Amino acid sequence: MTESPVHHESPIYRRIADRLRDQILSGALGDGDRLPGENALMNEYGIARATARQALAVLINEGLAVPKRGSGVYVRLFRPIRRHGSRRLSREQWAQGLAIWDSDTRGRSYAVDEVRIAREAASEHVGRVLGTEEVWVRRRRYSVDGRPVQLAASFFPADLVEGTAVVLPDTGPGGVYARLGELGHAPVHFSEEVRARMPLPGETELLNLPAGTPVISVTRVALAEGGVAVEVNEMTLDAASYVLQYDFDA
Amino acid sequence: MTESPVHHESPIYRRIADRLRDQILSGALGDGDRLPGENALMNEYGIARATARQALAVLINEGLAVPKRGSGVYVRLFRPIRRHGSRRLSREQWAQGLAIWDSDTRGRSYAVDEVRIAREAASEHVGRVLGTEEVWVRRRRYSVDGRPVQLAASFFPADLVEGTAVVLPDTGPGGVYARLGELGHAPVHFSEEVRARMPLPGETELLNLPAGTPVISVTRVALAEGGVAVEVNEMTLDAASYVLQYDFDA
DNA sequence: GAGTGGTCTAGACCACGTA
DNA sequence: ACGTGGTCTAGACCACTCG
Repeated sequence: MTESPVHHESPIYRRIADRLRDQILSGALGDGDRLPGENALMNEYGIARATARQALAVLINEGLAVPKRGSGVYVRLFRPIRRHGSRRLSREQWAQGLAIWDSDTRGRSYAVDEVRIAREAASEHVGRVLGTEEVWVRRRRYSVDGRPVQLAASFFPADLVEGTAVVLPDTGPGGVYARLGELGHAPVHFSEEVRARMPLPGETELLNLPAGTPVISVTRVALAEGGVAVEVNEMTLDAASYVLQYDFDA
Repeated sequence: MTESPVHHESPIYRRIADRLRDQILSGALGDGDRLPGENALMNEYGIARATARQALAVLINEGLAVPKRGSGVYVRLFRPIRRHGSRRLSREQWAQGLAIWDSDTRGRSYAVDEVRIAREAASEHVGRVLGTEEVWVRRRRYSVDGRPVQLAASFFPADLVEGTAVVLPDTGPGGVYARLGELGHAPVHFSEEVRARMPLPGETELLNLPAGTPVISVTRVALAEGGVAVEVNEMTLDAASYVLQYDFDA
């Protein structure tokens, strides 16, 4: 009774997914092309609806396809923004009154909304880095070409920025870094931590993410002269919309 | 006696997923704890098996839980490696005979396997950057504490490294960068591009990735004096195992 | 052996987009 | 109006893990 060498073929849904994936990666199906739908797969392979759905779900969860209600399943488009990690934060940028965002988008239209500014108790992590218990927070969402691509929350020590333009909706030319400079706390060094993970439901909603799209989480700490942390910025990026670039010397 | 579903609210499977997610994020269910299984959810909520599966699939695809055949569904563990983008590639590192990997793992055991070295025709992208049509490639896989965490492929201009230790399995103290230095092409500048996406099936297999785990794709170009590209390194990291850190001045 | 997740069938009704 | 994907039921058999 031992035995039965159980040879394992791939399940049907996986073989169908493999075949469709090949067509996408080989370019036989291009950006935005329509995939065979549930009904088409049922007929073509003689399978149940749930099995056809399962095959499509594989590609959707891989981020290769996006379903459109009442219409079909389509090959996903990919058009990333290049975000320069160091050049964009050079002193010349904000010293000349440019928004950081300007160096990323190269003329593509962008917008900021969902701006919320508040004084809050610092989270454990932020409080430890900034060495304070009360912070001012600037939360906002960035969109490019009408599509939301990034959520950001900047934290400042409350005592440092209280009553300044840093806590106003419009921070003026050069943004908060220029204002911090005027306060004698110009950032001179930055440290960024980059992670990637699947989005939480709130992020999925605010960034309008289809299934199969990870987010890139960037946590930046801005340090003034003497190594004093003056800002923590927690950013959540649509991974399908970004390429991060970092340059450094050996 | 079935109740008609109310469609102004979230679907059942999503509400169940939300509840379980809350328990995970609030810490009520900790790392490695067992979630209620399919049968438990069927009984508890009076739903069909497929619906219970759907609820669990949400959490699995979010990377919050991992299914174990014949056993159950468990809260996922998270234990990242910190990878320093600039410090680790400083000249002192490889000039002192240290492997780059040493600066990442802080004493945790690591291993390299699946090493394959070959002379190949360059891909379109790599060929353009290196300005050559033939390349030597070093492919390998890194594991930490017995778990695979990274795939890497380093490309070098074939003419530059032909017959040198760069194309040998053991590249000697300080690794390929030290060897390139001896050839008069020491890297002086690095440029890294960071992306995140869902893994392809081959990557899922080699990195042993559970569903819901993105990969971080890092493409590094090493430039010698005069801006000549001497290496392109394409890395694929298990996103659940890494935190990338980049430091730079304003 | 009992329980678990993995795959699959054959139906059903719904909300939605497009024509 | 029709076809699409979204949700759900009620079964079934399998391979696997664990006590």
